[in-house]
Amino acid sequence: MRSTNGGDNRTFVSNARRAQIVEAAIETVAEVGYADASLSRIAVRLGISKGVISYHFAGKDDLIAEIVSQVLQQARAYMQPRIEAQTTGPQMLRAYIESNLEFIRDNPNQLRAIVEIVRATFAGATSPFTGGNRDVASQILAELLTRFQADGDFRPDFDPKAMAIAIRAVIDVAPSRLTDPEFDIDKYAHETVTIFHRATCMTGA
Amino acid sequence: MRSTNGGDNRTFVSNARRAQIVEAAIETVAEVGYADASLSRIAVRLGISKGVISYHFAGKDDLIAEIVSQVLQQARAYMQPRIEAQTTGPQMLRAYIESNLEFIRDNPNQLRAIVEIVRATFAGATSPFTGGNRDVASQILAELLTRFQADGDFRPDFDPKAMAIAIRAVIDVAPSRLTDPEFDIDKYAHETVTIFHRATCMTGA
Amino acid sequence: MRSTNGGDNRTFVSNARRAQIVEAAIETVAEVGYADASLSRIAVRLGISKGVISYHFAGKDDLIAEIVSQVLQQARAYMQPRIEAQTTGPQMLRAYIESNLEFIRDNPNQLRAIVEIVRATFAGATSPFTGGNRDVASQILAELLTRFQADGDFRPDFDPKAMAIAIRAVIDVAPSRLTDPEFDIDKYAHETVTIFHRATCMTGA
Amino acid sequence: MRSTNGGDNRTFVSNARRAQIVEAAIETVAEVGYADASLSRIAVRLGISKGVISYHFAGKDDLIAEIVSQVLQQARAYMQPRIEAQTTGPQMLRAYIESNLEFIRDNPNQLRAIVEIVRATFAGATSPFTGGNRDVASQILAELLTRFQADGDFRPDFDPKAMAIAIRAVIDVAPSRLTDPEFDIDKYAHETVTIFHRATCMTGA
DNA sequence: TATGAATGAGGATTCATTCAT
DNA sequence: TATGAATGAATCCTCATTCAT
Repeated sequence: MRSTNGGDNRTFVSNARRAQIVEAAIETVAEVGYADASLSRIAVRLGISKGVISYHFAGKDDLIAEIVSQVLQQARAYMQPRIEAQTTGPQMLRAYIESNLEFIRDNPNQLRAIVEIVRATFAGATSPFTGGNRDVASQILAELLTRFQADGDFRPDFDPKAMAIAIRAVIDVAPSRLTDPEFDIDKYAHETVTIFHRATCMTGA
Repeated sequence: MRSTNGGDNRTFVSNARRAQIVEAAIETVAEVGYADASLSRIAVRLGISKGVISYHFAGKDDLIAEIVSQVLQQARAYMQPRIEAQTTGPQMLRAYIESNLEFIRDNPNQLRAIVEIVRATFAGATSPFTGGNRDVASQILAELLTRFQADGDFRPDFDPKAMAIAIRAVIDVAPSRLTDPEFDIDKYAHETVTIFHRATCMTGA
Repeated sequence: MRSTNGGDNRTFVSNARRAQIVEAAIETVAEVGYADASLSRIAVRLGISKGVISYHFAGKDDLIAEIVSQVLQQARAYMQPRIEAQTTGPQMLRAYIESNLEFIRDNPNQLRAIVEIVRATFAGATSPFTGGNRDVASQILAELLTRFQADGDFRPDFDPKAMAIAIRAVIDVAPSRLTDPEFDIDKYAHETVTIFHRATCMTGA
Repeated sequence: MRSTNGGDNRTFVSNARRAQIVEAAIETVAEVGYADASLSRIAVRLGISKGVISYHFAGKDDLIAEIVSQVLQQARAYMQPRIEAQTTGPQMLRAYIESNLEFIRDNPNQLRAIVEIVRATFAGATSPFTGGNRDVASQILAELLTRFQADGDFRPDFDPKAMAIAIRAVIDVAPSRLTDPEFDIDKYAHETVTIFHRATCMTGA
């Protein structure tokens, strides 16, 4: 109907506001946690009225869903090509870990927010936003591991599912560590690559 | 007035009630998540009045702190002797991982509750309850690794702090995985031991 | 600025828009009730912006008042000639009841909307829109009954005011009954005519 | 578990408060209408905090449902014996109309509130509280008319369903008329009895 | 004329906490 | 010790209205 703004019928101004709100929401969640990230708090951070958020988003759930979808999309856009450019299992695994942690390093708030949301949301039983996203992430990784293991790129004696969970755990903890000034994420990335290289590949480092 | 000391001027009955409440709180947090674990819900689970909790605990924070302290103490009581019984670095590390995951396996609610609380609480930056407890846990582990590394039990080329964070991440993710019926925590423990054995020890498995 | 006069300094287009909005408002009120008939909902039904309504009407009250006035005017236009064409009391009464219920039958939404508005509006004590309109209706009817009673067309032993209230009650309930598929308004009209014929006229049916 | 307070486990004080709140709610609804009868308004009328209502009732719906159930029960208690004491159709009908209007006369607020709630609630499509109560009322009356018509107590040439709707309409309009100081409900009752006697019985008055 | 944007008040509800009994 | 009662703040949400463009 409208312009080339992504196929939806929103105004330029509206999209800008939405982006602004999403950004403030991400920062707020990253800063004070999901539970305390009220619409009121987000509005105050922006210096706008609470109602503005309600005007641009159908509700809090809608806003949160937008955060999740947006960050996941950015993450995918960054990591996917880097991972798929690799041909061997070990290369793929290194690219996977490194691109994940690089993206976390460069987008700390986004990631902290996502982790907050996923965890807070998983808490009960079901996850309205992510559709069980963390599972999805480790499942995809498990499938990659399985494939290269079948190819003989990886040692045959590890369980891909368990390994995938472990790898994701090591990655997913990084966002919350970033607040610690002593935490060196690049060193951590290097260490993580080494750990899982040794854990999955035939010969030691 | 109730004093907030630990110096136990409490009666037997009072302590029993406190324990009962802590137990119900743990189950509630484990079940519905920290955000939805209201005092009301906890009281309903026990079939008592909401006021009872307020009577026995200075506030919600006090109750939560009690959960944390109690579970951590139980965990320590279970794991510490098993870890300290070992003499070599590799044995220690194996005992560390195994005792952690065994305790998690045998006390899923406690652990899920703790993880929930730590998450919801760490969210901001400071942790009122744990005193930065997760840090404490990985710091202690880092110190152990450092010591045995100096003894020559471990390879010299890994960073103990980063390794400790990774190990704790892999352990700490287990409680939330336990709800997945396909998740085999014993196999996961075995896999974890292998991963970090290869990562830290001179010769491969 | 829009003047609140009825003295029509409005353009053709403006009047068309107003009519369109009034129509949509009637349908909305009839469908979801007065309480849920928000300007937003009305605007959505028309596929226009909420602001348009605010532009054409001084406020929600103004729009509602317009509905009332418009429907009442249509109703008068339909019924008045039919009623005034009669010369005797019994004929008049029959025409009154029948033309009322015919108009309701042929304009169910309009009438349902009016009834909704009058109800929601009368609620307190004063009626901003109708100027006590239901009273007006039954007062007019009471005067008609009084006149023909004085002429000897009706039995002398009923109270015109009470009778008028009863007749209007039986008529006014029809709109809300129309949603019931089993409700046969023509049969109901016939029955109503009979009831009040017997109640007011000298000889039985 | 508790005492003989009706079989539920509420305190004496609690029941008193609930009654107080229900009473205030009835008055509020009767006075300002259903739409404007907010919990806040009800609380203000009682000089209590809004939260008190939430404490004693599960929600607004619960409070409203309590009003409906309570008033309907009182109404039944008053009218049922008076109606069932009659043996012939005409007597029954007179008792029905008179007891209805007497109860309305003696409990104007209750009835105005009920009428408000039923109408506001019927508005959309479904009635959460009454289970389609107005229909129920006229259905019951229609059944009574049908039975006595079959017995030959009433003339055979009227439709019981339509007649029932008309009778209920004439009764149900009374509560809202009561605010008019010129409205004489006793005279209205007498007139109504006469109208429907003539409409249903063999011989005129 | 029309629109989207923004506002602020008010609604119901949940919650931790306090207090008298 | 324990309970029920009450409070007031905070949450999300809806709405009529206003305003610049």
